[in-house]
Amino acid sequence: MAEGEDRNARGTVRTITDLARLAGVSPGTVSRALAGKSLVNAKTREKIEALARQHAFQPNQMASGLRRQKTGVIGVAIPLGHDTRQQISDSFFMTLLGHLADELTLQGYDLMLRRVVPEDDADWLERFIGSGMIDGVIVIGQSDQFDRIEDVADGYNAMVVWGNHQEGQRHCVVGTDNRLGGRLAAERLVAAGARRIAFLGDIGAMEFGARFAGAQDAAARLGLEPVMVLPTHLSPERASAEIAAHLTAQAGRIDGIFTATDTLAALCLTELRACGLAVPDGVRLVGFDDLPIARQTVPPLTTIRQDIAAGARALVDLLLRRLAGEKTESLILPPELIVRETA
Amino acid sequence: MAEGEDRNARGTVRTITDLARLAGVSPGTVSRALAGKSLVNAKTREKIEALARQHAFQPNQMASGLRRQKTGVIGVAIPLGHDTRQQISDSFFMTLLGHLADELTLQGYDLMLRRVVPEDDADWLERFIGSGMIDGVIVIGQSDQFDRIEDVADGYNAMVVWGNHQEGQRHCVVGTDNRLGGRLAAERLVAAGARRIAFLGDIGAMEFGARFAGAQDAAARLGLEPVMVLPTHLSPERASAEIAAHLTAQAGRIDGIFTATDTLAALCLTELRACGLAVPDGVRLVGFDDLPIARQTVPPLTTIRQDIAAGARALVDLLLRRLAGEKTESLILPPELIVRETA
DNA sequence: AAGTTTTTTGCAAACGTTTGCCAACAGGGC
DNA sequence: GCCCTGTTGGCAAACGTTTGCAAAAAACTT
Repeated sequence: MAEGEDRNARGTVRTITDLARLAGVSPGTVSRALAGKSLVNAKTREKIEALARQHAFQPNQMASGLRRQKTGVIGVAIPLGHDTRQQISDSFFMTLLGHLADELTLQGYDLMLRRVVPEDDADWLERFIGSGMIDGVIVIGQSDQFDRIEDVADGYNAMVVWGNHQEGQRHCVVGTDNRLGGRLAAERLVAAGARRIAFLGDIGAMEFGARFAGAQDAAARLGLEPVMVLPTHLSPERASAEIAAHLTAQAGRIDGIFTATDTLAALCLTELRACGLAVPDGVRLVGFDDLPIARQTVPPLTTIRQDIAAGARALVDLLLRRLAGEKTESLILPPELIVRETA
Repeated sequence: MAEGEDRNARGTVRTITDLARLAGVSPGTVSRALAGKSLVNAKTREKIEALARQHAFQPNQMASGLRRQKTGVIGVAIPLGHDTRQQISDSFFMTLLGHLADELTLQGYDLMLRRVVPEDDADWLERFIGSGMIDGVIVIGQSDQFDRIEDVADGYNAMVVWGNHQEGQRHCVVGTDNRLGGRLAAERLVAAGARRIAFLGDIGAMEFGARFAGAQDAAARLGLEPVMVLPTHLSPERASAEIAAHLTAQAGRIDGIFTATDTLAALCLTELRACGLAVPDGVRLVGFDDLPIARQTVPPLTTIRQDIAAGARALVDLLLRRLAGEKTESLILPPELIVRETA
């Protein structure tokens, strides 16, 4: 009996107008009631809310978005740079994405994900922003798109970027102090006995460049010879071979390696073993990121930790601030040296 | 000079009506021209297209979506089951997500990501579907939500799920044949010399349960004693301790371990080493997934490969078919044994 | 009981597209 | 020049909300 009215509940009442008819009021009133505005009588509100619950009614977000000129959706763009394919399955970005999803949900926003290949699609960022589907955008990684991002930032406020900070840049960025991280890494290598240090990674990518620069700083300050760069791609398929080649080419000429990421460090560890080089006694090794894998290598990896969760929180926080009209400064997070057994 | 008209290009022409005014035609015509309909004169079309390009015009997707009653967005939901927190940073899901993003983009769809905690939010699926923001939904992992998904599937067609297939189920699923995978794993363990096998993982999760069942099948068929279950959570923090406890508790009573995922296998390997157990001579080990990490453990991990890319393609393909009105069957992909050095 | 204030509601116009329908127009054939 | 056929293009009504404005209803004042 009480269930009687439920008979045709699901689906039959889709629009706010349907609900209004049912409640015997006008659509406007329903809208106000559901939005929790104060200008509607307590009783009418209750009645409407009850009906809404009963019929599992949900206002259409598209219509609402159109009318209010805001969508409740934040875009997350992952530009895939040089290393096109592989970069996204990169654990670091993925973990960051996970935290972003959490944080955005917490704040009542939805997340729209877009992977972009800048070379195929020059104005990916404008397109994303101009789609009208998102209220703001978080860009994960500057890749090689620094200039484009700068350009867009001049005319568009609702954007925050994860990446490296550069003196005087115009876009709002959140990121680890990569240079400091690099310094810490190199210093640790030296403290563990290394004298001739190499950096493994592609210093063309901004973050990595900064990490390298930091290591270079440390080497200079400690009076060591300059850090050697061993260019290496991120994708596992290519990386292994490249690392192996580097190791044989430099055999005996290096006793400390700082890799751009933990993923590379893990691969490097495998190759070092293959070459018969002992870690840390023959060669010291320091990674970057402190991904879960760092704890699982043998021996466990000494690395520089980035606080990914804090980064995600900051990204979202700053973006929301910007949506509220505030002008926000960039935020640089401190890296932390995690000493395990490879250095 | 040629750039003269560009002066106030950016932003000033936002709506299709602006563009219409500029082109000296009606909004309807612009819409038709941009949509590539045949009912507009070639010259007018060109003029309109030129103007659109020049002003970097983009039609508002919200408005378009509202009018056409389709959004061009596919929702991807990741239910976080028992192991609430950790599951998403799980590499497997993340990798799948990456491939989904690629595939959807390729097909001209956008991706809306939502992580849901079913226990906090009973009707997460209805809510997602009813939001009006998505044309269809892909659910990654059934978690413990099998029944809810079944319910929804009865009334909603545009849904495809990654997960395990069960006799007679009503929702369309894509997934690996976990049971077969489990069988292959156990058979390999035996071939490598194991006689007393344990399964490491939480058999409450459907996929894992099926993997275990497959191993059990094999054990029975080969006349071994039943496979022992060592319940273990997925999150690294808890898992390590649990595994260590299991190993000491079962010391000497098992000589082969099949883990629910490669991630667990990697942790297990570490703990085995800590216990002084040799792999594969003392204990054989087989993982599941063939994640990148499987190649990087020492020794490299023998495992069961799931073809994640193929899975993603299938998910998208089936969903699009369903959007087109077709009724599609579930798809079960074959797992593949990858022999490395742990068994 | 009439006047004044305060709540509560309905009306209708947005938001920016798309699309069915009809009018205008051009091109042919007579 | 007239009628017919076939292309183009404009008009206006949707899509489902939200919200300013004003009317109606209720609650107080005298």
